[in-house]
Amino acid sequence: MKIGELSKKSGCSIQTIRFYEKQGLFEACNRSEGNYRIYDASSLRALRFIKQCRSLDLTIIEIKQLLDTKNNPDKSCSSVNNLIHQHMVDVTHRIAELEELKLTLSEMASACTDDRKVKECGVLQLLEE
Amino acid sequence: MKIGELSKKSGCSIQTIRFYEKQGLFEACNRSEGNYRIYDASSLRALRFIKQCRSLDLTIIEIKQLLDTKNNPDKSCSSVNNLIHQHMVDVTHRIAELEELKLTLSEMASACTDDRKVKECGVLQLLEE
DNA sequence: GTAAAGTCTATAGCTAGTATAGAGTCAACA
DNA sequence: TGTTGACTCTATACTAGCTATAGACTTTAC
Repeated sequence: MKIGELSKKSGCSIQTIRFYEKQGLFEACNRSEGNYRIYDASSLRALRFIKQCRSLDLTIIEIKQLLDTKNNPDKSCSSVNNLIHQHMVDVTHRIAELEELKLTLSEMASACTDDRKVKECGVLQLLEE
Repeated sequence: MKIGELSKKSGCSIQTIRFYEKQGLFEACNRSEGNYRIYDASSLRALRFIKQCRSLDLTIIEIKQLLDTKNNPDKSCSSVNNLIHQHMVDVTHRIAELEELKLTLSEMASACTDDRKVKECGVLQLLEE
């Protein structure tokens, strides 16, 4: 199949597929006579793996590490588990940050619930502090 | 004062201050004979306002809008309140997304708690799906 | 034969800075 | 007066993960 079909089947845009290839995430494939990229079922599986990882917000470098690990089936998978664990820690931390931000924003919001003039705006006054 | 002093007093790096100026957030100031930027107390106030907004994760464009609004003291401040409100909605939404991600990650993590071989790794198997 | 759809490469843009190179300025000290 | 060091200047490149574009080429359908 050509890149357009792979794009539809995988849900990645054509540019994204080419981008992954350039990043070394996604193997450069065979080309047709007219220099079109030609993919098969295994390309689709590989791309879906990448997409799955991206949906977990893993970085491209992390995904590369995973792919690298996958190529050594007899090695220990502890690096994979560690990566996921560390990622969970990061996400938890980020959530805490955003919760705090949300609190600040709600305090801001309640400083000026009604419609005032700019010079009397409670929000702007808080921002000046 | 020169940019180094402003940087220390504001907590913004020198490059960031120049960056804000280039973005039109922070007024280009007077220059000394030797072409050094010269600031005063009002520059510091303005920069602190920007920093406060950035700590709320407002974008540079949003801050520009706020500054623009501030220059019209007699207009209604509803746009300010709306901006903060919308921002809170966005943050709430993002928290929900991250909570879901966290759940997925924790399911992943529990798929392979022990130290296995790569080909038996529960995490990698889930990622293949 | 030709028009439309698809693909190719290369490049620029997005956010909010950070980091660098290479040059100029300024104050203090010998 | 010379020079050293700290400071500043502009311009440029880089970060992450794409997205969008230009201009050329290939393929398909009628």
